[in-house]
Amino acid sequence: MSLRYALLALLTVEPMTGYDLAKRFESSVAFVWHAPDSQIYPELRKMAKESLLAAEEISWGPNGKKTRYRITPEGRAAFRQWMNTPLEYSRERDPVHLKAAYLEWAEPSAARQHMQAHIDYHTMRRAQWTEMIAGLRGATNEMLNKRLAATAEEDRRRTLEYKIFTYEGLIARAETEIEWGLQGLRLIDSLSAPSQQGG
Amino acid sequence: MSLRYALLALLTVEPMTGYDLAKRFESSVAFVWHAPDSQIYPELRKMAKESLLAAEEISWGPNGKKTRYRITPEGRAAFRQWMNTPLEYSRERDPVHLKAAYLEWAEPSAARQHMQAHIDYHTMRRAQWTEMIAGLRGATNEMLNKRLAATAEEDRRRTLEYKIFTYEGLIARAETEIEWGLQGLRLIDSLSAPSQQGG
DNA sequence: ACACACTATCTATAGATATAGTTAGTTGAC
DNA sequence: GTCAACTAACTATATCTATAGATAGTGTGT
Repeated sequence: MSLRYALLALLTVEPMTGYDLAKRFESSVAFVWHAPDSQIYPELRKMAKESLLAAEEISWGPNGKKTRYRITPEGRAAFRQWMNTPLEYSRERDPVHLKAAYLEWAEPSAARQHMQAHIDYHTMRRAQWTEMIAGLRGATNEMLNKRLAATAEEDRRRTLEYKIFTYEGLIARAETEIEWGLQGLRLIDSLSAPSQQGG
Repeated sequence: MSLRYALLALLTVEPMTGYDLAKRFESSVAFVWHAPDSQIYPELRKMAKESLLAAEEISWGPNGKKTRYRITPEGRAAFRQWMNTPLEYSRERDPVHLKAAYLEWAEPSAARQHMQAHIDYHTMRRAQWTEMIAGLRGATNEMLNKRLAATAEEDRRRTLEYKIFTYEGLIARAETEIEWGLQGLRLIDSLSAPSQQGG
């Protein structure tokens, strides 16, 4: 259900085509949301029908054309309303911890690989986000600059600070996961060492 | 795709009906997985057809009957194989951080409510898991005791330690989220305080 | 002229998930 | 005896998501 709002969020900065949005979902926003184009195009059409977006056909080369979507005042209102609505914390679906809870079923080598993969994944994420923050602080982030340019001056600081805050939260989470992974590796080693009943 | 393995994990302890499993998914395993009965029953039938489970009709009262599913050797093998297969880290879908990144769109009071709800949610989780660990250490956890009784003696320590490790990871994560939420509250306060440009 | 990478969009299908409601038997309280 | 709460299972529907592939135009290089 949040795909719609992720799209609105991006479109508050500037009008974009489905293709542009799909690309964003592979990069910048990918930190919190991902969606394939096959989900994006239909959703955009639906949102246009509900007049949250205005579609404009623009030509591209001699024969080509594309559809650019622009957020409407209704779209802005819908986004703002979503932003003012409390989130539902419902589903819990965590394959990593599901596996971790039954790690005694895995070969020690496979168990180590799980933990190492977890560490690697979150190390990679942490690096991405650290870079993102650097981009925000150094004002080299293109998307953010466009956003700030379209933001009333008195709101710019908040806009920037909340984004940094978000990335910092993600970095903190990644670090917690890395630490847990390292703990896991130590635990696996200690449990698979040949007989250490003594204590 | 992991629903199947969550079910297998539970059924390695003892045979259960769909109803039993659905109840577990509302409580004990709910920490990592949730699924409604409308998803569980069809999946059980499917797994029985693939002979990962054996279904046995048992009567209940004078006219009633129910189906109890028992994991088969093939089921155990499938579960073990899953446990030895690396996890895919793919989708990223995080409505909380999506909202956080655009918090300047929310009323300060709504922004505070988001953060407070985040803190409350993870505080509740942390309490649950702390209790779980106490149950594991004190051997008062019924499910675990059954599991340990069905586990070869040399594997018992691993079985216990991995579960504690899993809950500790979830506690650590909850604490990171709580800390982030508190930071968020402070940030909102500082940003919505009437004009503090100086510094 | 052709190959190639890229932009742009759409369709189909399968599977996962959420929400809701239906049917029917059991058990225990009043 | 009948009501309520619980146990047991199923069905329907809608939406969400993933994967794959189809179609077609653009722009660049050779």
